[in-house]
Amino acid sequence: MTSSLHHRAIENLGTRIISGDLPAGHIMLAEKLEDELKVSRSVIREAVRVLQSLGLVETTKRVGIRVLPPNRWNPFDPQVIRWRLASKARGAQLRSLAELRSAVEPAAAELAAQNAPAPLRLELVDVAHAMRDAGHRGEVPRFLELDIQFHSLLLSGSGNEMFANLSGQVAETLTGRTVHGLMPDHPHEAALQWHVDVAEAIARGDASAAREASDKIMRRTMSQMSDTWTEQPRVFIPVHR
Amino acid sequence: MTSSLHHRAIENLGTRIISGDLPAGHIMLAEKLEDELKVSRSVIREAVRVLQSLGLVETTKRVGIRVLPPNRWNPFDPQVIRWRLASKARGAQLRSLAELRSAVEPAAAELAAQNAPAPLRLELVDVAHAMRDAGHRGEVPRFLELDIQFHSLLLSGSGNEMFANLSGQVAETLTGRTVHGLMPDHPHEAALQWHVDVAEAIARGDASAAREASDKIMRRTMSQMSDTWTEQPRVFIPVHR
DNA sequence: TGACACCGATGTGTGCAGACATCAAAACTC
DNA sequence: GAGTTTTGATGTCTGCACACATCGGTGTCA
Repeated sequence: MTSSLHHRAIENLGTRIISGDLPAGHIMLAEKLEDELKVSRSVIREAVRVLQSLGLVETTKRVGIRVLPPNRWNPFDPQVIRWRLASKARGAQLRSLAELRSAVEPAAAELAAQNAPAPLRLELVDVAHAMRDAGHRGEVPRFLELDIQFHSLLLSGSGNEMFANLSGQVAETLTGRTVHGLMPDHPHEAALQWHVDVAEAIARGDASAAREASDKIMRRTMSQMSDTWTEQPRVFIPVHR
Repeated sequence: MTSSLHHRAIENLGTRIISGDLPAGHIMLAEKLEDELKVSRSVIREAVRVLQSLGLVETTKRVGIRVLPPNRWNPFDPQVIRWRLASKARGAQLRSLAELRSAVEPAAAELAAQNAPAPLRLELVDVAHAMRDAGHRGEVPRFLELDIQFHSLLLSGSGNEMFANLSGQVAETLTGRTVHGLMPDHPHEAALQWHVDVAEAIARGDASAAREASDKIMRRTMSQMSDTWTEQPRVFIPVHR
């Protein structure tokens, strides 16, 4: 059902709004959209309703469908994130995700050490060791796969559904980093060991050691990436009062 | 337009799904819903489409509208959070938010010290001082208001739109804590000073001091609240593979 | 004469009703 | 049991009535 007319309409409009092709304040008329996308009113109306719930547009009688500015968009919605990653703001989005990740993962490691179910702890250790092996062998695709699995397990093991939900976004940042050639063929030796340290600390329930090791990974990751996106402009959203 | 039929239908169904009144796997028929809510098909369809984008339901031809399990819900959607806060899972939701906040705020403080615009830094210092005064005077409502403003400014000052977007949720946790009588009339003296420390560190651009002081606030907050929700069951979401 | 309040015309989203298309589950046939 | 048909739900389209924010014209008062 991913290519229903409804879905395609959402995709079309969402992409164009977030790319800036349809700028904030731009007003669309439902009738024009029907005409432009060659679909019926019901399809347009359902699509607009979804975009409205994402904060991308608002509707006003006698005016039309108004495109909202970026600070009204829901920055945590997976679709919005995906659209931003496909836009010129890709760099800024990746930075935001990396910052979020580096804040969350150490906390997740701490929680996982306290709460994760036993099987998950064991799997985490296995994956960490497999990562180290793959890293030594320079198996880049295999390493990426394990890396994603490791961090997904970690987030899931926290027992916080919000943390767990970030695994998809983390996978995106890891993949993006690899695809863009920011990863060396042989990952940093210390970083490999830190992953093992995180897993083993969680396995033995040592919360502060888990956080500490995770924090080291995150600080290294951030310092590695920071120079690539220093040119990305930051946006300061005024406090709602 | 918050009381449109469309909006009311979303509210009705969203509330019932998240409360567990409509359990995962439960199947609804559009026709039945029209009848039950006394609205037309278009209203139901638009509402279902929005719920679908939130991960609350999925539609299948020849079957109907199926309610999805909690691990499919988008845990970052403001509506979902609001509905969970109004449900029996309120405690678990507050804990999740508190954990997220305690992970994010120190990171936000660090970023704010590096990036926040000058006027925001000044305002942050003012608010921190006002907080200390209100705390000393035992002005609880005023203190809550300033507390919310302080943390909103902090998150906004990070220049990370995802962090900034959490201010609403943070306000919710702070308000919830006060309403439920978990706040003493006179806040802990050290905590008041830590707020001032955060603000002043940000004002002078001292990132690590800002993080450190913010981390102290978060650790104290978490340890204060931890005993109130130890009975909340944790949910471990299996890793998607 | 000019400023201002009122009020109706207009245009657009909102809601309704009914039709047909589509497609996958379920029943049926061989 | 494999292939085919039937069936029943969502998907899509269309015409209509209504609500209501905006705009512009009209009348009143200073």
